[in-house]
Amino acid sequence: MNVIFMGTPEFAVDTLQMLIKKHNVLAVVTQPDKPKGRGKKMIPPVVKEIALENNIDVLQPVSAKAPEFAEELKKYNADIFVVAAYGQILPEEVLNIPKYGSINVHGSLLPLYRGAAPMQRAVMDGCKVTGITIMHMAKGLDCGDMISKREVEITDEDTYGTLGKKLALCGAELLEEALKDIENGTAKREKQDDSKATYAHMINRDMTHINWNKTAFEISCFVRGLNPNMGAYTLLNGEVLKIWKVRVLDKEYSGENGCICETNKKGFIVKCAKGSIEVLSVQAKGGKEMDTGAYMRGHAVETGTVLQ
RNA sequence: CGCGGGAUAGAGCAGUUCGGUAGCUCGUCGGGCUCAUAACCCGAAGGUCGUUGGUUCAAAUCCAGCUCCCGCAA
Repeated sequence: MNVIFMGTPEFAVDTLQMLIKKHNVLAVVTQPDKPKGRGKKMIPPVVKEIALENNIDVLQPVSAKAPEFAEELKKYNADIFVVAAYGQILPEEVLNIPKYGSINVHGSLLPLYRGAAPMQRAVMDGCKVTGITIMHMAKGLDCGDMISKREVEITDEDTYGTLGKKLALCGAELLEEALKDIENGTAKREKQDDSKATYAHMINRDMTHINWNKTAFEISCFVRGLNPNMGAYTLLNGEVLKIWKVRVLDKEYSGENGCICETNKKGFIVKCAKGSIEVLSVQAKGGKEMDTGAYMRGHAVETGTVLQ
């Protein structure tokens, strides 16, 4: 089919590559280059790089609501629009341009986790399973009719990073099948049960502060859901310390939650509401991520200190 | 020119204020002790102090440029 692809981050890459291989990608729509990181270097989205490598037109509208953008898209005469983590709300007028409409690859089992951060939230909430949903796009946040779904397991080792990779691959596969079905006219169309919808709101910095009054398992999920993006943090002697990797221990200690109860060569152990957490990998201000043992060689970590 | 932190042995850090013999905690290697050990004891190797230039009798330290890394903010 002749498709226009819309997507921006890493999650969209596998889907785009599948489309390039199996279909005719007329154009790629992605977010504008943005000044990212320090300085003010303009960093293009990953998806743009791939499009350029394959000599595909790239469109980067500042606002997808601009009438000119819709006009531009019409010129391509695409059969379908495929959207995967594009990052902008598309107006209905745009969604309805192609004859098959627009479909979305979403990183959750809808109607659960509608919204911006479904994969992070699924890990942070300790879900055992999540998945991919391919859906028709309609007005409203991720509430269109569903074409297909596939479950993906979340293990206790999964991070946002590892889960995101699994889901991206799964999304590409599922989309491939969905496109076939659409072409053959055999695609299903199932309404979402809006009463069961939950929302995965965007994550900002303030929400990444670890609450040691939660259980060890909950904290582990929290840390994994924020790895490798952003990272969870705590305060050690008033300084920000990012925590990248932890292990849940059943061992119970007495004292305040957040208290460093034990130190050894590999790391230190923190008391939680239920069980305790061994901190395995940290990042101090100004530094890189390192294993906790290395960190402790150069910094004093005293037993009895309370993390906040 | 968004704000700030940083680069010193294989790792993590101190030393820079006020220039004067390169340090700490680990790791590695050798030896010892031990039923045994990631424990303990003794010893050794390992650094042109990110890079270029300047000031000086003398620079990790003071001055200027450059490169790379990181946090915040977007």
